[in-house]
Amino acid sequence: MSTAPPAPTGTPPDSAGNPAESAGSAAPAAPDTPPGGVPARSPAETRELVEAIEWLFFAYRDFTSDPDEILHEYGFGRAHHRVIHFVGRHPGITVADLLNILRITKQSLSRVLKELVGQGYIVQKTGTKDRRQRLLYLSDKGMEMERRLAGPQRERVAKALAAAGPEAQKAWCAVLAHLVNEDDRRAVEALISNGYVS
Amino acid sequence: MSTAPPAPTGTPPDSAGNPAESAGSAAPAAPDTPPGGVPARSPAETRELVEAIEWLFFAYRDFTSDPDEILHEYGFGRAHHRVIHFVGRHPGITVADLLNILRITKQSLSRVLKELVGQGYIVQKTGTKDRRQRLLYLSDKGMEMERRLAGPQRERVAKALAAAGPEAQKAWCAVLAHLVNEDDRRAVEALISNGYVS
DNA sequence: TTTTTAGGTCAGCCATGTTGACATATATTC
DNA sequence: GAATATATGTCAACATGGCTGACCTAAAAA
Repeated sequence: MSTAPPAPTGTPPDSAGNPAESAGSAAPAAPDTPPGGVPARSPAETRELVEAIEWLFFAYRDFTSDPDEILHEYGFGRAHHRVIHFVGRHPGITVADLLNILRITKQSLSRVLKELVGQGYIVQKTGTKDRRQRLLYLSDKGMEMERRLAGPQRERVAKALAAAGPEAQKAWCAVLAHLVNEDDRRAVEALISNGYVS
Repeated sequence: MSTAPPAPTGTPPDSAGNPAESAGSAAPAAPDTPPGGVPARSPAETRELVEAIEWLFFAYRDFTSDPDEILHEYGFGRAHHRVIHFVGRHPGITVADLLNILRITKQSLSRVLKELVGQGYIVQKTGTKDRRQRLLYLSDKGMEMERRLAGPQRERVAKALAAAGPEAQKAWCAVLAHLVNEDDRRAVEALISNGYVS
């Protein structure tokens, strides 16, 4: 939980590969840079981009670590967290909607859902309008777990936003929103702003 | 790859759980809010926090989708991408350093590394200072794959940063940096700024 | 009445993580 | 030089959480 990452091998490659050329010297014309809308970024811009990507990797790695530990106590995994989270945010959500959010298969969700229902963290109620639907809700037990899982994660994000200054939150959300596929962006935005907050 | 997420069930919970109360009505005193340093956030602040967290979830989901598709062509998975990425960024990196970055076990890394070396994407060279070490480099083939994987992901991030305005990049990286465990932050920063850029 | 939809279920596969034990070669230290 | 520590690889076994395909039921919709 606390081993520091290294500062690995500051030494340049002594023979195998010099990754300093980007376009096409001997390389077979990189397939994702067609002669139309080529990026045409400066090395400095490229470096900033790569660094931004790497920060995202490391941030996400640690962002998920808090709930992962708590989930372990319950014998659950990340998949359970996602279900608990979205059921908490959208009480009465249907299985189909949950599938669309999580983008996993019915079987994968079924397995997780069965455990959560079986152990009393989630309750199902038959839909009144459409009696085929099984609307999902957190039980009290489920809400308690949800709070435990959300707590440290919220603290982490709150601290990060605070540390980055008052303007950071808007910018942060704007970038994240534009990382989402354009086709989905509006739907995701609606989804997010429709959710309940515990 | 393009199914839109839903706007699920705007209907409030009709019986099972009303998640509108946060502290402790009937709930058994949520275990992660000790009476000392309680967050004490307003409902509006809490909502913003939750929304920021959810944006991160959706952004990361789509952020990883581009390389995932390409990896599939090669018969590889996300684990291979991570290795290719960090070997590309740190030519001559040792196995131990890679383990520290990825935070996985030697066996998990071994499996992936064996495939990448076996299929000629990564080459190993015995260390000169310490001949026990097996320094890792991308082969030409590996560099080509790395470029293919990095391309769409960089485009996505570049577009998102551009769309969020000129100030966004600094704020974005600042928040991400503060999401990383404090103990590791400086080491990660050093690692990131030491890497090579293709 | 027929068809479509929401959901569940079974069987099996794959990718990627885990632990524990052990082997080998090389560095380091006494 | 001998003992120990380190870098790395390897085997066996297992867990989680994805996946596919096939098939079932009940209820809604046509």
